[in-house]
This record gives sequence, C-alpha cells and structure tokens, in this order.
Amino acid sequence: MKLADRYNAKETEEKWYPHWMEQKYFASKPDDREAFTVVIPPPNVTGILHMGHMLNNTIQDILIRKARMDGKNACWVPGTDHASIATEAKVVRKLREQGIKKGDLTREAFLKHAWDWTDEYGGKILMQLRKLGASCDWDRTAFTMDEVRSKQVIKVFVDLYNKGKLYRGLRMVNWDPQAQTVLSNEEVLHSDEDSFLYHLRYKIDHNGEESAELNRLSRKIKQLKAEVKYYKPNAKSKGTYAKSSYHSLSNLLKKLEAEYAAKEEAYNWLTIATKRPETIMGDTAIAVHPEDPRYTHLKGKRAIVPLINRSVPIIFDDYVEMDFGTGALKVTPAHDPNDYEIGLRHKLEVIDTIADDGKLNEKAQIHIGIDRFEARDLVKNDLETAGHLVRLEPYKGSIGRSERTGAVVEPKLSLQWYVDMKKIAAPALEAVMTDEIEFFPKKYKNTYHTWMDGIRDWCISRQLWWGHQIPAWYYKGETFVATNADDALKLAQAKFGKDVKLADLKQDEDALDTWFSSWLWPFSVFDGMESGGEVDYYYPTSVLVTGWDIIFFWVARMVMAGYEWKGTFPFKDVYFTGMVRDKQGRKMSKSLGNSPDALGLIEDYGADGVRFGMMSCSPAGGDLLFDKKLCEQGAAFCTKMWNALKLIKGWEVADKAVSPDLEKVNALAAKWMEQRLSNILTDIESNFKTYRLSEVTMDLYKFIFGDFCGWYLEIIKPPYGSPIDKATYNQAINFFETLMTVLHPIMPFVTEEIWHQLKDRKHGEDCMMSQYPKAGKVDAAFLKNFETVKDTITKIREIRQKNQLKSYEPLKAFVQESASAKGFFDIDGMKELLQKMAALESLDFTKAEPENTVNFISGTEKFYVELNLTIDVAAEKERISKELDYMKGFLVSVDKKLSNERFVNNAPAKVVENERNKQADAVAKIAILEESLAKLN
RNA sequence: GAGACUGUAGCUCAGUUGGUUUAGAGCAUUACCUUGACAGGGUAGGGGUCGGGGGUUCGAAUCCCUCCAGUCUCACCA
Repeated sequence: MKLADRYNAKETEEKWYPHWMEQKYFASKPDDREAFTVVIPPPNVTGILHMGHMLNNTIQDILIRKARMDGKNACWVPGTDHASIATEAKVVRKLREQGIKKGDLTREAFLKHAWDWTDEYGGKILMQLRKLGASCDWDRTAFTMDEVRSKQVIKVFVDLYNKGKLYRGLRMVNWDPQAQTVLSNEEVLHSDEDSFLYHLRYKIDHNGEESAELNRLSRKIKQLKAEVKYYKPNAKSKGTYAKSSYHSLSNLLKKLEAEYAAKEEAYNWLTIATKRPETIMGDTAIAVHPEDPRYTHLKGKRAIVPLINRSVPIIFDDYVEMDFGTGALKVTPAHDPNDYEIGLRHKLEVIDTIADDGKLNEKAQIHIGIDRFEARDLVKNDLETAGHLVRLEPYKGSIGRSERTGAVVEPKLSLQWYVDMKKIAAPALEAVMTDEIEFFPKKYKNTYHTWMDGIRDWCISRQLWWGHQIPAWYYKGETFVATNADDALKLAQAKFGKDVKLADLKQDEDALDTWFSSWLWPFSVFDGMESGGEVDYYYPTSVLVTGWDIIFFWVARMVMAGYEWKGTFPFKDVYFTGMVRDKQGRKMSKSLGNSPDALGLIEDYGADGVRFGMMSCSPAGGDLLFDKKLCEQGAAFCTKMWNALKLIKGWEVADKAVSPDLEKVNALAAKWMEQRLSNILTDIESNFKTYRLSEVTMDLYKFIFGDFCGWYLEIIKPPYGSPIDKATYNQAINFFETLMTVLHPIMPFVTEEIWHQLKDRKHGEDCMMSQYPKAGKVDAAFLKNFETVKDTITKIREIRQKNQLKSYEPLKAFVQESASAKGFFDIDGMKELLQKMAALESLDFTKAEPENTVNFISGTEKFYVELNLTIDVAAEKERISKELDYMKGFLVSVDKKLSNERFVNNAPAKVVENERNKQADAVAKIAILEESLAKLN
C-alpha cells in the first residue's frame, strides 16, 4: 500500500480513537497488577474545554498512557461537577429570557429546569476531551450530583455532624447580593480598588449639659464685641490711643472667635472616616482608642448619627488605630466583621440596613429600595447638604468580590452551616509537610502550610437550589440531622414523642457548596465511603494533576477528606500545573479575546500537534506562555516522522548491502542507535518520576529529529538507486517502532499510525498497548567515540562550506598517525562511516603534514583535508591562533586548579582525575596547533 | 502589612544535593546548500561579564548577606 504524501492528522485521529474504544483499552477492572489511578479534576458540567483543561488533561493522559504501557492497571476516572453557583446562575438567566422568574417556581420545578439544562449541555466537555485523545475509562464517568455521589455527600454531612465536626452558627458571612447566596472565604477575591475615604462629622450629644469653658469664652467675646464697638473709629474719635485700642481689641476678638470655633467644633463634633457612608444608618456606636488624648473628654458621651438622628454611645476600644483616618471609627455591626466583633464586646445593637439583593431596606429609613452603591452617592449628597461631609480623601483599598459573579461581597450576619476545620486539618497538614503526599513543584508546600495553619471554618451552606439539599430538619427550634426524612423523624420523635409527624419537620432549604461534594472525589468515584469494593484496589490514587489556583478549594480539602474517611492520603503525588497565559504573559480571558479556541487548535494542528505544543512550553509548575507556534512545531514534527516513514518504506530491500563496507557502517550505526536509545530512556524514566514532562517531550523531539532522522537514517541511507540490506532495514524498522512506543504517551495518534505502517499487525495489536521499552546498558566510551566521528564529519562539512565546495565533491583526508588514532579507526566501520558521511574519496594515516591541506582537531586526533586550491594562509593562521588562544586559556584555568594544593587535597579523586585528563588533552592539542601554526610561518 | 517565588542568549526556559571542557536547548536570526523522505527541509555560524554589589570556598549560575527589578499568595485596618 502506498503511503499518503502528507500526514493527515484528522483522518488518523478519527481512525484510532474509535478503535481504542472498541478494543476497550481505556477500561479498567481490578486485577492482580499494580493499580495506577488518576481521577480527573471534574470540570463544570456545562462548561466548555479551555486551554487550562487541555493542559492538565494532556498531562494526565500522558501519565496514564505511560503507566499502562509500563504494565500497570491504569484507570483514569472522568467526570464533571455540578458547579452550583455558576449553573444555577445560567439556568436563572435562561429562565428570565423566557419570562420566568425563579421566585415564581417551586424548588421542584426549578430543579427540573436545571436538570434539563444539564442534560442538554452536560458532558459536552467530556466529548471534547476525547478529541484530545484522553484515554479515560468512560464507563466510569461520574457526576457530583448523580445518585452514587449524592448518597455519599449526605452521609458525610451526617457523619461530620454526629462527630461534632460540623455545626450551624450565626456568623458574619460573605454575601453575594447578585447570586444571593453566602460564599466561603475562598470564593472571595480581594484586590485593591480606588475609592474614597469619607470624613464625616457627627454631632456630640451632651444631653443639654453645657461647656463651662465655651460659656466663659462666649461671655468674653460678647464683652469684647461691646468694647470694640465702643472704640470703633468715627468722626468723633480723636487721638491715636483710641485707634490703637480698636485695632488690638479687634485682633483679640478675631483670635477668640477662632478659638471658640475650634473649641466648639471639638466639643460638639466628632469626625470619623469611612469607606461606606451608605451604612451610617446602621451605626450603633462611635469607637475611639482608650488612650487617644484627643477624645478622653468624650467618656460616657453619645453622638448623633446624621440624617436619621439616632443617638449612639461613644465607646473606647483598642481595636481602633489612632493614626488611621481621624482616629474615630463608626461602628456598624451588621455590615462589617470587625464592627461586629466590637459590637459583641460592647453589647451593641445590630441594625441590618441592607437587604439580600444589596438594596437598602426599611431599617435604613432613607433611600429604601435603592442599591447600596447608588445609595452611597445619595447619602454623600445628603451629608454634604447637611454640613456633615468634612472632606473626601481618595483611597485605595482592598475590595472583596465574588469569584463567580464579580459582585462586591457584602458582609452580613447570617445563620449558616460550617465545618469545624481545626478538627480535621491536622493529619492533612502533616501528610504534606512530611512528603507522605509529595507536591510538584515543592514550593506549594509553603502555600499549603500557611493556609492550613491559619485555617478557618468552612461555610458550606449556599442559598441555592441546584446542589445537594442540606439533610437537616427543624422542629420546635431543634435540629435533626439524618440521611433521610424518615430517620430525622425518628430522631424528632425520640425527643418530642410519637406525635411528631413528617409534615411537622421542615428541611433546611439550602444546598451544599459544590466543593463539599468534590472533596470526596478520589473515593466517591469508586463509591468508596465503605471499604470492601473497588475502592480498596484503586485508592489511594497515584497522582493528582491540577492547577495551583484550586489548592485550597479542592486539593487541601480532598486531603482532609481522605484522612477523615479513608484513613489515608487520597493521592501520592500532586502535580500542580501553571496557568496558561498568552505569549505576552497575560491571563487568558474572554474579555481580552486572547484565549484560543481549544477545539479550533485541534482542528488546525491535530491533537498531537496541540499536545506537543502544550507540553513543550510547560515547565512543571510555572505558568506557561502559550504560543500557537509551538503547536505548529508539533504538527511539523508529525510530518517529519511521516516523511521518515516514507523514506524507509521507499527503500528497496536486498539480502546484502551493495558493499561489505556499507554493512560495517550500518552495523556501527545500529550499535550507536541502540546505545543512544538506552541513554535517552534512562533520562526519560527519571524525568517521568519527577513530572518533568516538557523535558521528556523536548528530549524525544531532539532525539527523533536529530539523532534518528538527521544522523542514523542519513548514515544507513543506501546510495541513490541501490537497495538496503535486509538486516539494516529491519533494524531501522525496529528502532522506529521503539521510538513510536516511547513517544506514544505524548503523541498517541501519529505514533499509533506509524507503528501500524511499520509492520503488518494483527488485529488487537496496537502501539498504545505495547510495552514501554526499558533502558539497557550504556557504553560511555563507545558513545564518546561516536561523538568524535560526528564532530569530525561536522568539521569537514564546515571546511567545505568555507571553501565553497559542494557537499558531494569527493575529498582526500588524512589522519595523524598515533596510537589513539589507530585505536579509534580500529572500531569496525568507523573509517567507512566517516568516508561515507563526509564524502571522502580516501582517508589515510600520515606521519607528516601532507601538502595542500588544512587541518583540524577532533577528539584528540588531528585530521588533514586536502584542498585542490590555494590555501588562504592568513585566514588559516587566524583560525588556528583563535583556537590556540582558547585552548591556552582553558589550560590556564585547569592548571590553576591543579597547582592549587588545596584543590588536589580536598576535591574528590574523580574530579581531580578529570581535571588531569583535561590538562593532558589540552597540552596535546596545544602542541598540535602550535606545530600547524609553525608550519604556516 | 506578612510570606513565597522569579531574574541565565532577541523570546521561552534547562542547568537534578557547588566540580563532565572559561554556560546549554527550542524558537527567532544570519550565511550557504537544496531535482533523491522532508522549503513544515539540510549544513554551519553569530549571540550571554548567569539582575548589581559583597561574602563563604581550592572552586559559585548553583550556598550566605545586601541592594535593585518583577510576579504571586495570604491578611479584618475604618
């Protein structure tokens, strides 16, 4: 069969993926092999594939395919999560477009819509993963809200509650007014934003009590005014005395008036600074620092909240920073976590002035029904009009926004469910710190440590319907937590007697945070709460591949869940991928429009091209700057391999080579290939162990492009029109086959295709299921010699190029006779190889420098190439001098080391010996060069 | 405010416990070659005082200190 002229990625992909599926290669059942398990970070069920998914799923697929080829029972479990906030928002929006309000629907009706939506769009992303070549066990596809997973989520909730590690409490929470749900701390993103610090003055309420000092001043001013009037110059006044009295008195009056104004301000007014003037209607105190001298006189006093004229106490609390703002703080316990704490300490009233939707409520008294940000401007205007706005100071401060909706988070007092994290965090922290679970890269241990150390309770209830409804039932102020309503009823009856009926119990309306289901993922996908089933075989999983951005959301919590319910870690290794950025280093985002269409890329460059592109730019852990060019390079790599296949398959095969010399050359090349293969396999194994997959990718790229195609195939390529010998042909096919196996995990499609083209295969014989080769022994001396011959060839090519000789023009060459040179050319095929590759018509030993030649050193040998043209003596001299200088400099540095007694005494023997060899080499080369130079003079 | 990380060729990065030629790769670039697998090719070359300064050491891109520049994470300063 004739091979296609060009490699067709699309055709290949459409051929092999279904074939692998039919053969059930992706499926895994427990057996007596070692398990290699990976659970997919479940993407949002209604999401679409983006670059981040491409990256981390490519990595997972590479690891899984490699493990499978290593003879392990590889199991990659796919699935999706229900993404409660995001999905609910999408469904709500869609309903609104149809003119349906969520509030008008019952929970059941709404959930029906949500399930319809999920069924329609759900799992699309998993179909897209197949295009990438992902070898997931699709029969195991799980969903965080399917029956098996839901059952476990509920069980976990009940279990934690019964163990006292879960509680319901009234706390200051992060409220998302847009999604109208509470959020966990991790779902709030803080960033600095420009705003203002409003300086507002509150009137001090002295309860009718007057200031003696002010009264005294006031009286004085009155007197003075009268005097000033008396001395006011007019027609009758005469003399300088009157005039000067008038001036000094009126100056004094001015001073006193100013003093009065300042004293009056200080006595009657108190200025505070706030970012949120719209919350003053919820103020229930003003706080100052107990040791602030500016405010000591205010002990026991009260202040009047502007606009609504509420009298609130002035309290003293050392939370207040004296040097921030004005040193005085308005206290609004309902709308600020710190104020809430202060409120608790001072038993302050909590007045909640903002409704769930972010609009002011009737408690605010003014601007009711206006959104908080609009209200901010309105209140500011009101305050300005009423003379309470002292000044506006531009201010940059941290603002918390909802990760999902982007809405500014509103602190709010609310009754919610929490996991008591301190009670489950300890083993999870230790596991990572002691490397029982190993992080790649290591630096994330730190991040993890900091977070775990200061861990705060996890708010898990959400005011949403799309999710697992909280299994808590309420009756007469009591809470009954059970896996189902009947069990809850039993609990209630045990407490309140048999008269309690199911209808009397009211189940909590809220749903659970999505992460409360995904943190069970490594065992819930195997229905693994209880042991005895498959979970015993597959758990703990081998490695988790995920972005570092969800280290707290997901990774840390999975570790905790693993220890809590399975008594051990959920995964042995964690490989954190970086974020995919564009080539300018910007985050990929919809608004920037810099995020390439993932499927479009596959369309353009083939799945293998894209996989190569992703891998060649992804150092472990670092962010990767994605450039389409790398995919292009990947696609070109496929073409290169395809062309190599065409070359080999195009050869005519004979029993023997055209000459015995060529057979020797081919045998030598085969030996070299074998050695290099062992060499690279050793590197690949160690790089796989440390997840340096971009190294593996690049090493293979260079090896196949350079060593295999550039050298090996060029060496064995038969002369034009001649056949190749059968042995060499088979070797070449075998090497190629091995290379396809080695590359398969990274580029599965092209390797499968070429692997099949290389030999006739039986049905069910496939590259993806073949065994990954193992490294053999490496003969370092041999490899070094081969490098020397390659170097010699290169140098002869260089001479040709410099002298503008054609690459095929035959040349005569000589080598300086010496023991080492003899040894070198004793290697079978070495001489013939050099002659073939450098197009030499002859290669002979010589004792003296032949006429008309230029020379060079390769390894420790001196070579001469005869040129039938006049040699540019000056240029030659310059070239040799340059090399001589380099060698001399080099020798100096080596000599310096060796003449240093402390080096010789302290450095390891191997290092010293190495230096001695370098020295000897350098001395020999310098001698040769000097001799050549002398000849030219 | 606290902490972490990074700084090596035009770009993106390797450089694995300090010693394998006085620093490597891919891409880009330059010159040349190219009817014999491959212009998505071949051959060769240029390009870096390893952010600056100081120190430890026989020896530093690698360890320590300091400064500079950048990135990120965490944190309740109104």
